[in-house]
Amino acid sequence: MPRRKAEAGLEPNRRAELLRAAARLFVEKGFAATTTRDIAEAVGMRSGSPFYHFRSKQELLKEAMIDGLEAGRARIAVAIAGVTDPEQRLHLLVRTHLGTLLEGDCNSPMLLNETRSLEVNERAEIAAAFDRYQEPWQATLDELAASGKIRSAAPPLRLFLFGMLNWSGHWYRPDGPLTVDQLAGSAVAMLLGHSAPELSRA
Amino acid sequence: MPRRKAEAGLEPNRRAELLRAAARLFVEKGFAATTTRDIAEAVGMRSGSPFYHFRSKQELLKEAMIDGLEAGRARIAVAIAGVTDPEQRLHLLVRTHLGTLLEGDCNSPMLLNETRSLEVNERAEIAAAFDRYQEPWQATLDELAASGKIRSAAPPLRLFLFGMLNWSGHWYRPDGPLTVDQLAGSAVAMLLGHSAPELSRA
DNA sequence: CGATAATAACCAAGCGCTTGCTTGCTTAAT
DNA sequence: ATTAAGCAAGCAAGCGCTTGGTTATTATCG
Repeated sequence: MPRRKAEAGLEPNRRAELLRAAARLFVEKGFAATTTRDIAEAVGMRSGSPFYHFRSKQELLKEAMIDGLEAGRARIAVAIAGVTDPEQRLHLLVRTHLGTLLEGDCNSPMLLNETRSLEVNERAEIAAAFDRYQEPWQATLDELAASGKIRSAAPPLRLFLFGMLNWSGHWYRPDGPLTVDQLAGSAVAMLLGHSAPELSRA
Repeated sequence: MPRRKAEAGLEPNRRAELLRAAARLFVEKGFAATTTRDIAEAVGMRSGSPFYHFRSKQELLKEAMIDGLEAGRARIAVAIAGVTDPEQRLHLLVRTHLGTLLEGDCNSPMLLNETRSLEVNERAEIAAAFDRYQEPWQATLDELAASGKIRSAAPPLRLFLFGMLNWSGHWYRPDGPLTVDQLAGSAVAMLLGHSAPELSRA
């Protein structure tokens, strides 16, 4: 172990740096259009050096996806901890999800687009991570349906919800007319069928 | 002109064949992951021959996108022609859109993901085509808002709608438990806030 | 009408470059 | 002395695209 805590911990974990850079580039340009040289350069390495940390470019993608999903799941778990009202919990889920998607420098859920670039057995791993991510969502939707706040929590609903949220990564601009809070508000309003509080004074 | 109508018009337009094959492959594997050799092979040509019809791989993408959007717009125009009730028109818009997306062999709106693979000036062209495509949608949403069927037709709504519809190309399987009609039904129901007619007996 | 010129639509071959990845070596911390 | 972490250099394969020729169809003209 050469530098577990060098002098002023400047690079305690280059592996994580690689993952963050890779995730950002994969989202920006797509997996196939991103070269391993791009990734290396983004963290100040030479072209072959990332392969000391990762066996292949695909492994870089897989790890970035799993890390991103797991980080998002953790953020969500913290956000909804102790919140019993399903309506409020839905709002927090949406708001936190849009936060990871649009505010962080590593918008992980967008990487789900690139699942097709993985081998079949690798897909199973990220499918499992995605299932864990979806768990609190479906639970909340079920509660909302049980209490009559929405008509049904049947299959297409959750997928529609993720669709509209994830697609926003394609068009949302932070310097545009909408804040992330407003976005979350209208998304929830669309689902629950009442007017969006954040948008009512626009 | 060598074969304007050979014997039994077997290949009246190889250019269109190339476009269809390219569109399908671009959607399946992504633009960057699709090689011009793949496209050539898909129509039974040698690797260099597509460049007789198209100047570059990017031009192939641009033309495929515009063609797809224009075809979708035409399908929609036919579907909603003469329909005055905005509620019914929305349903037809959604149903037709999902049709081009999930049923046709050339699911054109999915290509919008690949806009980033184009040069800036090329993007303007497809942005114009996409605007034409969106026109009847926004008009219908405005009508629905004016008659109080939905709370607001403000900016995020149309984008959310396209998001949830387009994302369905990622998960929908024709052999799954849902028909396209059911999908369209629940999408419309989600927007209008009443129960989905196609799903009420599931 | 038949010979010839012109052209559309390709093929065969390959060029220059980029790609993911490997290999052997160096450096520095343990 | 061992080992984690990285560099320098490069290999083989694949990439988009070009070039020069080939074939079959069509237009032109005496």
